[in-house]
Amino acid sequence: MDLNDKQLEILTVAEKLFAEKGFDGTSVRDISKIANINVAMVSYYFGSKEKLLEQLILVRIQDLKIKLENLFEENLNPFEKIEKFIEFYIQKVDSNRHMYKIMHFEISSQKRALDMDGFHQIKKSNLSILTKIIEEGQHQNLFKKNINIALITPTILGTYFHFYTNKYYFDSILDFKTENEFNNYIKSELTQHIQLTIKALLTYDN
Amino acid sequence: MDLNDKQLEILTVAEKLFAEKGFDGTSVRDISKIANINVAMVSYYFGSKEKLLEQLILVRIQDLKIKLENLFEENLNPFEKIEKFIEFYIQKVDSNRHMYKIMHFEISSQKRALDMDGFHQIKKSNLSILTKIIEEGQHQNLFKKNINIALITPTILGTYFHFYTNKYYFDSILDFKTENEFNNYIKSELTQHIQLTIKALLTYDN
DNA sequence: AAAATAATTAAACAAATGTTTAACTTAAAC
DNA sequence: GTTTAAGTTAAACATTTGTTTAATTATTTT
Repeated sequence: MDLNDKQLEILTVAEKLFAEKGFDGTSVRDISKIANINVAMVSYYFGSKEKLLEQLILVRIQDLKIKLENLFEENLNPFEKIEKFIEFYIQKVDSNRHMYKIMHFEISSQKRALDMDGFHQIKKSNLSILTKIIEEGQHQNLFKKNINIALITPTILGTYFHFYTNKYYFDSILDFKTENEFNNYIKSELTQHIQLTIKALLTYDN
Repeated sequence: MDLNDKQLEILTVAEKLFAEKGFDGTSVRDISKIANINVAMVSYYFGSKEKLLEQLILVRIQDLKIKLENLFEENLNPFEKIEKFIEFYIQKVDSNRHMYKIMHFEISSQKRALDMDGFHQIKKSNLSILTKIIEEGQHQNLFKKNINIALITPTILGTYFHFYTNKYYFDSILDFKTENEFNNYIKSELTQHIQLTIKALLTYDN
């Protein structure tokens, strides 16, 4: 899997279009036009449109393998670890918006049978890191005992995705005027909101 | 807008397929085959495939207009109101899974220019009800003061959607064996998790 | 019962789709 | 400098797509 510049360019263009219009909503000609290549090049380099998608997933999966492990080693208290975990997680997902958008559509779609093992593995790996942090906090009596750890990630990522997916709605109610305002809001307020939410949940006694 | 049984049947079949394979991933012939009608009937009744989608959204929007207003009137304390709000909200969204799936794809897609005003209006209406409940809780000094209310909904719906979207992942890590186990988990554990999360967030002092 | 409207059909249509071909150009290897 | 391989192209290919047509059947209205 060593791709040349032109192949990477095609992947990048395809990624953007797939995220914006969906895989089925994007034609090979759409891709070739924007990437400034001949239609045949997609077949030539990747075999088919579907194999292009598979290759794209394979390549991007590498980027997603966040090194969160070392976070656990650092000399931070459980609250700080949770904060950093969320900050890094959101940042990583946010900088891979397009890929996550595609994956989440494809993962819930019954059209194509794609290999999502890599994606699931990453999720499981991140879940086990989160589990360690939370258990540490529980041993120190900082977090409450009965926590459904499996549902923490849906709240972290779900909140982010729902915000990102409904961009136009939030543009309107939060009065964003530029792309940058929206992006900055994710980096600051939204990330803080999620950190606060999870910290609250981990300590809340009902 | 008074549709006969056959038209409603077409809409239902289309809704399921659009949710499963996406609008562009579903052909008019796919729909007609499953609905047991001639291909021409879609054009005959709806004009075009795209108008079929518009009609579908228009019709389903009606269902989504939840009457949550009366909830505010009921003689419940703010905590109970929040709990009920979330329970009803999730229940409503869950029973309209297909439509929400379609809407959330289309709303973030740059393919079709659909009128999402109805959808946005519903969200705004629900947001104002939630705002009232929270403000009531704040006046009674039950909830903390600085709450970013606009981000509560992303956490409620986002958590739900992320769980639903990643069904197969959660089937595997939570060991669901039947469709029913998954659905029951949403109704009980997931709903509770969301209720707990929001209550925690509303009371957490950082 | 006749006339008029609505529903349904198979076939045809043009346009768009993913993919392949065969010719040509550029770059690399010898 | 010739040969070989890789890259690039326009055109053609077979399917699939959404939609329309024109004929037929079913239903409703008069």
